[in-house]
Amino acid sequence: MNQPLPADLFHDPDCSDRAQPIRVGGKWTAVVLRCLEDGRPRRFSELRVPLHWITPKVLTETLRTMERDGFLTRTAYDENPPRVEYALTALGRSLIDPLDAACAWARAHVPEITEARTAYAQGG
Amino acid sequence: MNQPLPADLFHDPDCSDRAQPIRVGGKWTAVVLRCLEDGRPRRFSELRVPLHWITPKVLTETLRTMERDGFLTRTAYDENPPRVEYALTALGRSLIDPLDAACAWARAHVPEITEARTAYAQGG
DNA sequence: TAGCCCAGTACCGTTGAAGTAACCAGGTGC
DNA sequence: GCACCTGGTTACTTCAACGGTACTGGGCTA
Repeated sequence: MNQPLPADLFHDPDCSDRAQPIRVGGKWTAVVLRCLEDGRPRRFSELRVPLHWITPKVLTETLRTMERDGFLTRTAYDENPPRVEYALTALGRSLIDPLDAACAWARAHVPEITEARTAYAQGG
Repeated sequence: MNQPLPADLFHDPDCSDRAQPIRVGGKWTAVVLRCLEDGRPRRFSELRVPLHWITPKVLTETLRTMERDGFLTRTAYDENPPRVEYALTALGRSLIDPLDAACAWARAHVPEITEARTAYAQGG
């Protein structure tokens, strides 16, 4: 794990919770987008850090799905130990805008939702 | 069923498929938002039409969740036969903007995703 | 008195996403 | 000969979302 990323810098709590009404892809897709949005390719184990030590199986699934949909590229280098790098494509970068919109909405309105849930739970 | 709504007017195929990368709420939340965005309250069975005859159980679940989160109000009238009306709150209306953004993104980029999936399936 | 109307509820099953734990290969260093 | 590195895979389990069928209640109409 050379130079681990500062974990919570990329891990916007407004975008990752299943309870949020707007979701981009699977549970981890938005976080992967945030990790890669600066354009620098990152390695498998580098991605695990900001993703809170997500298990390799789940990360593999997430990355394969995003690769299949054309959101990122996977480049394997024939070295030892093996090195694989993931980077966003143009299509992947195009998701950043609606993701920002969703995050902005969440930041502005999640307190209202919390309030509404509390009132609902009390009022029956 | 007095004056059934024109079904597919509200049922934007770009926003309803589980395969779409941006999702607002559950599978049916976006469609309910579309049904109610003109501001006119609608009845339970009126909502079932544009939702492709969704079963009452699933519609109840969707509406209860949206009510709990403060996206819509439920008003029951003490009449016979019973009448219940659903209408968006201000918070619910505030979701329309990011929903439009998500739909716009989908309309612009879904063909690319389809293409990427085909290429991925063929290229291995 | 039989059935219809509306707005659900009860019960049950299926599906898919997510998570855990264990294991693997090929090469390096001790 | 053994552990360690990276980048995974495999098998198994758990959980929530989604869906179908059947049924309810209270007043109304035929």
